[in-house]
Amino acid sequence: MNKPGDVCEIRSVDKKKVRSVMKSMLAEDEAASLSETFSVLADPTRIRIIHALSCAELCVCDIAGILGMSMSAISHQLRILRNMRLVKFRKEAKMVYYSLDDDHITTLFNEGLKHIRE
Amino acid sequence: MNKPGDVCEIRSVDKKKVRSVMKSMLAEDEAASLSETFSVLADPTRIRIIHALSCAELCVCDIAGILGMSMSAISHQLRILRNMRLVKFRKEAKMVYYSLDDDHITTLFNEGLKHIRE
DNA sequence: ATTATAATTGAACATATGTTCAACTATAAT
DNA sequence: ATTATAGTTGAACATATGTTCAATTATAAT
Repeated sequence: MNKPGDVCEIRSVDKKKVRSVMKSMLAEDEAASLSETFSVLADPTRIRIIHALSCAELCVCDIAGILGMSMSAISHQLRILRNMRLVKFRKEAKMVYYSLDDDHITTLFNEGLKHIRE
Repeated sequence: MNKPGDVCEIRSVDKKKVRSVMKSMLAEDEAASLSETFSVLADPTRIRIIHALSCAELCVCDIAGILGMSMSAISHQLRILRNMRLVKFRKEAKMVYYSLDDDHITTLFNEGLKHIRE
């Protein structure tokens, strides 16, 4: 936390402004869950998995093939996406087929894509 | 990369599907810059800084006060936001005033907020 | 000139994160 | 029953990331 000399003394040139900002400030837990949401999209492998699944339902093996990565690495990432409820899956024989399960994230994804493409 | 035993042999139950996904697949560098964009928003401190700046232009000292963190920690994060062109600043006497400088990120931010609030 | 203060910076440190490796489970085929 | 294979998992490892601490810069006041 702060030590005395660490914080400027002039503090809030415009106290009214600072007070108003503090009043409408995001709650700690809201900031945490918001950043957590963005964290899911903050990895290139997960981005590529999500993009692949936005094209088609796929088994782990095929995702690994498409991305040129090991099945283990993909499976670990799918677990994260599963925990965050971004993907759903169905089992068929030995295979597990994954597909997207969250429209909001897809919206965020496309919004981000728009951002970097212009 | 892959080792022989690491990749399933059945590979692409539906080869046509796999081929079509691979064709429309995100380029590596696009996936990288997309995940990098989301990475900026993947930290609670930066989220709170951005939110504070969406309310008002603020000096480093006041941001630190509002978030209850050291000026050094805030300054380090502001450097990241500066490098990603998300914030701009102006100097006035000893103070440096920061404000938001990227509408796209604000859109992403609000889209994310909408997502966690419902 | 000296002192005080807002802000930045680099190094150190602890923690988080992603991939690999090896072991394991579950299903299917022989 | 045995063997093969799709998928999962935990441990190990390397790398990335965020905060602290101490030192430094730049501006203002005395």
